[in-house]
Amino acid sequence: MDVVLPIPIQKAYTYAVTEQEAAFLKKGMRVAVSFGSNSIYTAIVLEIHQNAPMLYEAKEIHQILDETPIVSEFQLKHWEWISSYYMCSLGEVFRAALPSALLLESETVIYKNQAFDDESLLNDEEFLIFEALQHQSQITIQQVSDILGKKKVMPIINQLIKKSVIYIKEEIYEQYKPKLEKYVRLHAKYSDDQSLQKLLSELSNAKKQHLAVLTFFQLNSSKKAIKAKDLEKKAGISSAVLKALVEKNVFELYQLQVDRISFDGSSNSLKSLNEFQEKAFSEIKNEFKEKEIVLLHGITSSGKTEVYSKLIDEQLQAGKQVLFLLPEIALTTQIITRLQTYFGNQISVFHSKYSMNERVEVWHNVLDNKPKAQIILGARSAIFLPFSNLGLIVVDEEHETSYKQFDPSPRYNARDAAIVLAKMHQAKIILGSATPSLESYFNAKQQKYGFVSLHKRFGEVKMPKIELIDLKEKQHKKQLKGHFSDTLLQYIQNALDQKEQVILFQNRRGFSPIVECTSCGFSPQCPNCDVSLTYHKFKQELRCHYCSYQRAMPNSCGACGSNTLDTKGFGTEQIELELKALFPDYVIGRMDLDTTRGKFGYQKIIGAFEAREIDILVGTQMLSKGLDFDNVSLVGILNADNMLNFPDFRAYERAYQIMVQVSGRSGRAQKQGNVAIQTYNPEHPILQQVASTDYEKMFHEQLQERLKFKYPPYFRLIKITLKHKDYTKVDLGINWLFKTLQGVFGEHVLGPSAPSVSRIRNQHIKNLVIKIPPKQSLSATKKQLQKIRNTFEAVKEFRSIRFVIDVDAY
DNA sequence: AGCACGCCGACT
DNA sequence: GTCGGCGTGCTC
Repeated sequence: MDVVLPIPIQKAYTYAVTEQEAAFLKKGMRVAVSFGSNSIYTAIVLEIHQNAPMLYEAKEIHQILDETPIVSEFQLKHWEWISSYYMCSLGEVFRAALPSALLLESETVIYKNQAFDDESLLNDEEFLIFEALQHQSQITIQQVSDILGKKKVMPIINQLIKKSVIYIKEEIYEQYKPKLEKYVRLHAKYSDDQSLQKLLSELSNAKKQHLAVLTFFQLNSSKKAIKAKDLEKKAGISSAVLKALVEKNVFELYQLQVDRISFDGSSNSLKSLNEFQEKAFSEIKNEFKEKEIVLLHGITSSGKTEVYSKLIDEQLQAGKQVLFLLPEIALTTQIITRLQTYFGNQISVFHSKYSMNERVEVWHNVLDNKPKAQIILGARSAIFLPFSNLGLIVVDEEHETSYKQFDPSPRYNARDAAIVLAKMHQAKIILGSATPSLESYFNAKQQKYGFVSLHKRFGEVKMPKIELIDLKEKQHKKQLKGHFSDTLLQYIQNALDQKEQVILFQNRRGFSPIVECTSCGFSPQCPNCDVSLTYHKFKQELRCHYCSYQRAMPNSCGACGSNTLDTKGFGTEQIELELKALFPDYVIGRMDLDTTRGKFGYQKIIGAFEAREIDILVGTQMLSKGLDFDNVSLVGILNADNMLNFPDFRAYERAYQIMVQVSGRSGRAQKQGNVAIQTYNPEHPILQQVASTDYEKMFHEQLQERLKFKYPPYFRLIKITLKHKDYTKVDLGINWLFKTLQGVFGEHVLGPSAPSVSRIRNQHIKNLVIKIPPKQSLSATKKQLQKIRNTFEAVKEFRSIRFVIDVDAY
């Protein structure tokens, strides 16, 4: 039998099974297998066959973990596509796809051999372990390491096994635990009225117990099972009272498995669509007749969700499953509630903030096609759920970069992987955004995708008025207070006077990104990364945003000793502080990575803002994602320029998207909102396009640039990154790689270049980019690249260099 | 990836 | 002298 293991090895491994096992096993089931000297992994069955390997003897499997497959054929095919498209092993996809609780882990546990008693055979260290086992029946390798105070313990353990002092076993932990809840029922002997009467009179002296029984009957009238907790609460008794009754055999306790995920609220019928939505809806349906993919360009608050809902409803009627993808951050907010009011408990939510156990439950519910898992609302990893019957995928905010996974491989784009998934299920897929990615819009223009636009805001809401404020001029005329122009301050004051709320956007956290000595120009750097440390005033410390290194803010310059340290640049923290001085009578909130840490940090701030406990909210990008507030009349962008100065070919596109998205937070209900953008370059084409919300113009101009400089959507990109702690090694490696790639791809290899932060966590980084022209075969290119990679890794000086391939890098 | 094995420098 | 560093090879 062949299996895939959750490790970055390309190969499948063959294990031996008995005939009965072979008859029972099916593709997609989990098995536990031992791999290497002493570890046990969860593997997925790929193929059952009779071709015993010639070169080695296949090990037997350890255990079969499932009764029926938990991974479908659809999924295995999808995994294979991801593995080959994003150039990673199937094992890496497997690891990313399965909730970690379904991947069991093993631990080596040491037991004492009872027959052994001749202590004189042991040396000091061996005796220490022997002694430890006198007190505990079992210990782990880690504990041995602690007892002996050193790391290398396997030789000693092996020695002990040889002397028959101990034996070891691999303990496997199935991590998923069903949630059980205690329920109460009356003992069978009280099933008739007579014995009941007797019981009640017997209990008349025990007031609380008497009350408990009476309350039980009250609850029992609804014929539903009664939770022990509910009974205690309703009767106002302690668990001791209940326990006494159980001991008297009046009550019995039993346990039932309950779902962690449940929604109990009433569901409402769908809102009827307005004429524009109705039109969009019928256009989408029309496009779906010929095309699998439709791009919905709908401006903020045009009511895309209602259109989606109607499409979803149709699929539900047809008995199909629906996957609704959202960028991670939007998930904590209003959209879940909104969809839940329509579809109630047919929705399951799936994302990384969910606990391991909750994720396993969603997995099983989808696998079993349960009624409560007809619609899955999830972040990018939701594409890995075991759908069997998908009818529609919605990718909301399709332009969001967070759909692209970067750090652990597989470096997949969930939007693109969803398109492939939809194709496999012959499902339809709709991509929605107010600011589509150039790629998707381009595909729509090329007729590859269907296209529908929704350009009327819901109700009578007008588009916000967007104004550019020239900071150069303001500076000149001395009309700046800190980072605020007089115009922006005036707007803020006006909004506050009207009891309206304000959002201020500053795309940088901390207080100030650079601390510099005005005498010698020295600025403190991170010891592990190639960046200046950011000053965080609140904690009086310097912090690195790449490796989280932190230290106290020094009083004097580390180079020349003078105490002329000054701060340059500004972040959210500094804005918050300035605001507090400018508007002392109002409540200022701040939302960035630093304030939203912790499980509910984000929701707390959003909640407070929604409840109007905060008047002015300062924040980073986070603010632009999927939030609706109904009392915000002003959005201020403090410095538009730092978004435009990014050395990235997508910088302008992204700046446009962020600014338009943030602007969309302004002006809900009846009133037109205002947006004020402060900049030193009011003439900049992107800012002009933001001011007039002219997506088409932005699209065409950017497209020209992309064509000219050979970038997506015309050319595909594969980015290669090398990392190593030794700079010369990376440098040598990248130069070799560059020359070799150039030999094959010629001018279409870019680099080598160091990223703007060229060292992170003591690892030096170098990049290369391969541009793939439209007519060049993608798969052939990847094959060639893979070959070169293999050659590279065969060179022993390069062996230790981390080699990262990022297909369609963002 | 993890882990064992084997070869080198820095310490009780 | 040993301990732990890291490079290398392998896992059915």
